[in-house]
Amino acid sequence: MGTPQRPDWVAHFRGLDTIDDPVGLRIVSEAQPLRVPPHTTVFRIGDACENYLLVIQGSVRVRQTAPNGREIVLYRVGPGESCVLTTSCLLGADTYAAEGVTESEVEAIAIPAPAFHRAVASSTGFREFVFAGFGQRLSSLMTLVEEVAFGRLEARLAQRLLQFADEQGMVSRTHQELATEIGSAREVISRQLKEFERQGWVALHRGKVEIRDREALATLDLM
Amino acid sequence: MGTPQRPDWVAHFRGLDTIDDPVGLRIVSEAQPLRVPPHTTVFRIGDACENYLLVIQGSVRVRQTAPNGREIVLYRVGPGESCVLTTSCLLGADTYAAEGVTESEVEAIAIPAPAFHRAVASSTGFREFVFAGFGQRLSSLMTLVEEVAFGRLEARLAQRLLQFADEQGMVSRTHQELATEIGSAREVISRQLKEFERQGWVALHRGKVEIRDREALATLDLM
DNA sequence: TCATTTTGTGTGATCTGGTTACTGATATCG
DNA sequence: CGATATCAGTAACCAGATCACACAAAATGA
Repeated sequence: MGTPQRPDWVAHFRGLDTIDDPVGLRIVSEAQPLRVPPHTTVFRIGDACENYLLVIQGSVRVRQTAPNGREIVLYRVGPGESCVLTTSCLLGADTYAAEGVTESEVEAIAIPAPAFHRAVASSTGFREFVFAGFGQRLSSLMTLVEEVAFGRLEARLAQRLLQFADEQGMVSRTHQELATEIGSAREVISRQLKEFERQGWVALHRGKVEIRDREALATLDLM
Repeated sequence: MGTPQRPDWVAHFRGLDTIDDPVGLRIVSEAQPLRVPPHTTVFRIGDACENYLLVIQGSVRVRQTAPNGREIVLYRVGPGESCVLTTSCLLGADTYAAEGVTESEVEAIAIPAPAFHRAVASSTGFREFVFAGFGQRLSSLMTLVEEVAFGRLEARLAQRLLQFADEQGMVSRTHQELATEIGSAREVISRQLKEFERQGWVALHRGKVEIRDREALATLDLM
């Protein structure tokens, strides 16, 4: 057999691509790639989990749902990132506290729990990669708390519009989706978008928002 | 020298108290205890850090401050817990995203960065302890996002009152402090407390709230 | 193809919580 | 003792959430 080769997919993961110790290499070379169709719930509140997941292509939206049906997107797991919830789950913290849904088709790598534990134990590079992902989520969640607690709605909305716009300035989301994105209510988003339209900053279409003035939206201060 | 003894303080840390591998033992036995006076800022946004901190006695309040001065408590680090922000900081994620203030005198253990890294690398027990702390904060932050985004103020306030009450049902906090606790404004808390008083659930004093009806406060649903 | 259902949007009334702008009351300290 | 913080109360107003709709555009399917 000899020393395992470093598989192609590690190139997608900053930090993982420099692993050269034999144990780390063996584990990554054993990992299974998998594909998940869009709009699939990959984990639910209360689930346990058996794999460490690394996303290569596509993204997973992690969100929380209140009893009254309102939702908020906590974060996304995109290419080159790992799902921290899975990680935290694997590492003892009981179960998931949120749910994850694929937004597009997702191409990912699954490392089974035992291999994951061996890798964390023996490969410095792997361990650092895992920890770094953890730390980033942690601080992004802190920022989210701040935004939700103190941020102005108009600014948060403008932010998302810019974030989701394609090259032509088209945002293909419904008002409901935008509301979920920032943890607000549909009606509130509709009203705010109408206001943006009155200002001439956007044009409204069914299922789409067309950005007319990026500058104006960008200069709305968050707080 | 021989095998190092397990120092007394590890008894305070669930998970750490079972470490028996020589490397883990040596590291914990090298750790430095320290004392911090109350109301001391132990870290600020943007700080870097050189020690892994374990709290034995007392607590550290970790909070975020908005530009307009409003604040919210993200979580507390109490006896038997470690400061995840420090951890995340040590493990690559740039700098702190919040600030920490001691609430009382704090007795803690400081493990220097190099020793911390060795311990994480070689002691399974230590590593699991670190990860578990990480996971718990992560899920507590997710819960916080949900509370802030969707929770009713009266319920959140009632919750805190019960949490902070001593055996006699006395809560020694100012309205401002309670506001900071849940990320609201002082006037709003004053109003709500007055309402609780009208209901006969509390009695108001300067710097204190006296709980008169625990039951009533406890049954306010969060959502 | 035309009627029906589903999905997305618009809007007023009302409620909760946050902001501004004050007031007075109680401690604390020189 | 008076000066000065600190803490609490309150009214008017604003922002955002909720409720209860109406209505229009797509999707479905008989």
